[in-house]
Amino acid sequence: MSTELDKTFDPAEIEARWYAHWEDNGLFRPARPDAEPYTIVNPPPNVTGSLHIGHALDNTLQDVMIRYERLRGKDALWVVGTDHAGIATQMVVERQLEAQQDKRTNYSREDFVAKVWEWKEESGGTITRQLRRLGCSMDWSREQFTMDPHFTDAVLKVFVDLYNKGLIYRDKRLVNWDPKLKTAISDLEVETQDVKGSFWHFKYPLADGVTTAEGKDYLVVATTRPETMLADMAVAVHPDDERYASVVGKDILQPITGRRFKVVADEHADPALGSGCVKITPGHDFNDFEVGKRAGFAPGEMLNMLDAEANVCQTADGLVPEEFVGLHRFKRDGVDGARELVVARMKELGFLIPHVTRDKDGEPVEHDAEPRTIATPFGDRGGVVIEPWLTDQWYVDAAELSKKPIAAVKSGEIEIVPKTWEKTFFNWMENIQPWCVSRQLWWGHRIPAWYDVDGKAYVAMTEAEAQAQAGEGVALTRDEDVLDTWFSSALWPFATLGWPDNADLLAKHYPNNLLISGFDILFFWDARMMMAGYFNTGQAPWPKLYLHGLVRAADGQKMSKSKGNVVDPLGLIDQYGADALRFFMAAMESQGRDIKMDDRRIEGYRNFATKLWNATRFCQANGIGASETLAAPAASHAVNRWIIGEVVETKDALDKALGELRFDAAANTIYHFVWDRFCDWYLELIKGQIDDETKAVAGWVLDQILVMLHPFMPFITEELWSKQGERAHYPLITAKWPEPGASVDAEAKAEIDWLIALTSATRTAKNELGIAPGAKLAAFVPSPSPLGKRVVEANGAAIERLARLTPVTFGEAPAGAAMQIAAGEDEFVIPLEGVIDIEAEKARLAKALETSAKEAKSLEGRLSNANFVERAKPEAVEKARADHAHHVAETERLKAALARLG
RNA sequence: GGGCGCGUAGCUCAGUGGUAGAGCACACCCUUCACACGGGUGGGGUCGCAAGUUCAAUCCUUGCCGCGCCCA
Repeated sequence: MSTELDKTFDPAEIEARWYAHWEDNGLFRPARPDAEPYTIVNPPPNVTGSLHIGHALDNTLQDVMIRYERLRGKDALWVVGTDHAGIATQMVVERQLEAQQDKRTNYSREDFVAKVWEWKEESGGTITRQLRRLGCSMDWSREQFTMDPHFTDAVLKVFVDLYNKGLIYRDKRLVNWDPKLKTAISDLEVETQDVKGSFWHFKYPLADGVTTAEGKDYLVVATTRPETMLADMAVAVHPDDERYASVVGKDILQPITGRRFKVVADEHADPALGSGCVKITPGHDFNDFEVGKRAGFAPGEMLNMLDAEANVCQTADGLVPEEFVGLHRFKRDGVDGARELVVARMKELGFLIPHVTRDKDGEPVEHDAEPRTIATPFGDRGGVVIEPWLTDQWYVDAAELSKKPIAAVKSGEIEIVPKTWEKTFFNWMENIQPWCVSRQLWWGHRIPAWYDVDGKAYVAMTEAEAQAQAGEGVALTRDEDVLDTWFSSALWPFATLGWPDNADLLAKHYPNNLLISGFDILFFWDARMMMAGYFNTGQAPWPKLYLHGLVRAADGQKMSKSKGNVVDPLGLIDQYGADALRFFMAAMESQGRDIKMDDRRIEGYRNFATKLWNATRFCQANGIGASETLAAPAASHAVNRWIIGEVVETKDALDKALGELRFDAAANTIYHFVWDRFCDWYLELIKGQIDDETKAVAGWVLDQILVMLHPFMPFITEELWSKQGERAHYPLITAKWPEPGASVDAEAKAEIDWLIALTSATRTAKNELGIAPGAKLAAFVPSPSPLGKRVVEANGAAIERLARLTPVTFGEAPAGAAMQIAAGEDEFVIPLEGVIDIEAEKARLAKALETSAKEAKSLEGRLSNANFVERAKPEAVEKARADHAHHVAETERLKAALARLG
């Protein structure tokens, strides 16, 4: 029973209706207890997030795979949920408070966290609603959140387990400190940017009348961060640098602080750079920290001159002059900071060495500093310059945890697609640094560590357990810090499945089958999932990792809010429909390349959807409805046998492409089948002769199209599927992937290919000779091949309608002007006495002759090359011979045709 | 400095050791009874440059030029 389709289709209406139907009926995860599982976990978007174009790509690819595997009968589970996104979420709520002249510290920690939860309940679901607009078929019934109770338990357990195995530890060392957000962040959250800065040179006077080999009573040091001299603890020179050998071990007297410190020998100092002397500030520079340690300073002894907001504070030795205390590290909001004051004081004291340039007259001009481009670290969230700061933080022994993932990728146990990312992966993993996981925030998983009054840590799942470790009566205070968000999201592949408790679900869906993510989170998330997976479960989280690129603006620029070139996927869905946007994403996703936005292309895929819609309308108008069998119907007509074979080939190509995660190849395969085969030829060929067999075959083919296209265009296909017949209990989303039970019929294929060749050749010739395309012409076939004879006899009506040749007579054409065309090996002579310009036809044939003769000659040249015939692959030689024969014959035919025209 | 990738038709992109394809754009034709978000036909590329390997290179190797990304 078919329901008549409207003349045009309205994506918005269809999308809303079908999504609700699928979700309300539990169709995203139908009960299939005995089916083979197929599992993907969705990269959890930030709970603060909204859908951007990158999500549209990422989720389209995942949905294609999930829908495909669901259609193939698997128990397809797409785990979905959101990430609590520590810093981002806390910032959102803090900004809300700010807007009301309020602030976080006006509240207790508990009350503030309660406010964040409140915000999450009210506003945290934006992105999950938007994912539905894209048609994503996730299992919403099991929606997860990284701060769900069971997830939190998992996080704490992992922390405790790591601690007990010595893989997580507390350490005092330099961290990347964000003075705006007042928290430590990991290496990955630091973005290095080149900024314009200055390079100052200073004299550091030697104490006690010591002089260098050159007789100077000072050393020259240079820095881009002069403010740090308030905490300088040494000057380093290279041990082999003879210029300074005599001053190693002697003292420097720092002019501003009056601090005395040693000249030390350390290989960090490069004799070739500047003076060869480097000032050392162990508490505020990563390199200097290492030099400081080698010089014998324990981290606890290293001087700190900045507070959490990067304002100057007094150092432990009390030598920072009062006028500096409280200043910001450098100029901010137009107000000079410690940097500017240090430079001014050094200059006044005569210890600044000016940078000298020449003006246009060659006269020397003095500047305080040399301009320089400086690679500067910025926090990716706060956007301010990161300060290396000496604090106690928790570190994960990433080097140890990375061993199994590295081995897994090397052995192929985990496959990274495209493979080219493996090098990047190894490069990072093999040089991995301890991972700082503590964050000075309130929102997140609080670190399960308790301290006694001596600062000894007790790590346990609960305070009671910690108390038991510490002993009764020992006063404990809990660590104030929370864990890096990525520490918890690393557990996503198994904690979302109930680990460590839900053994059944885990056994079925862990390891997952595939992970799809952008390459930008390869280290942040993918690699850490591998580490967490192996540590906690002993298994890889998934055997295959697919990395896709970025979606860029139409001009190739990276999209960003500040550039104002972000494209809203929801706007594109409104404009073209979700199906068109999805198809675009899939069709453009070739492995290893970014995708540039191209609205015209999305429009093209919208047109494709319309084409299919109208093809279905045609079918319905001709009594072609839903198929009744999964297998191809029996067929006797060549055109039907042919199209069944085309379905078989399309299905095979699609399986191959999706098996290899070639989304572009998959999308193009189904696109071309629908448009170029089914619409352009099959429907045209059957027009006017739609008998019962053809109705059955056409209905079946259309159904196969709807199934095969469904992973890419779920909405329109589901709509058409339902409109093709009464299938209330058999929606497309849970239909069956094609099982044609048929193979390519070589005879039918040859016949239809011949028919298509004849039609195309006729159209081309008519077009070139300026004959009205609709004109019906009589044709003669002087010496028909068995194939040609058979096709003409069986397809007279189609030849009349498409090639517009009628009648077709086997035998010599009457003498006179005629155009001549070829279909396969058959020659058609079409008398056109008085209709065409003989010269035009001669010119057309001459051009074709020239082309063919040129080809023949080129092939002849190759074949006469003994080296080619002897050394080339036999297939190549064979093909060259066949092509040569064809072109020779064609040449002969065209010569004869020309001769006939005189 | 180290690593990776890209440079193919006007644009956006596939692709293969045997002299190249798609979508859009372009030109011409078509009010053909599913579709003008359509149909038909066609033009257009020394596959960044140079050398090498090979019977044969756009595809392999090396160098160079240009563009981008990541890491230090």
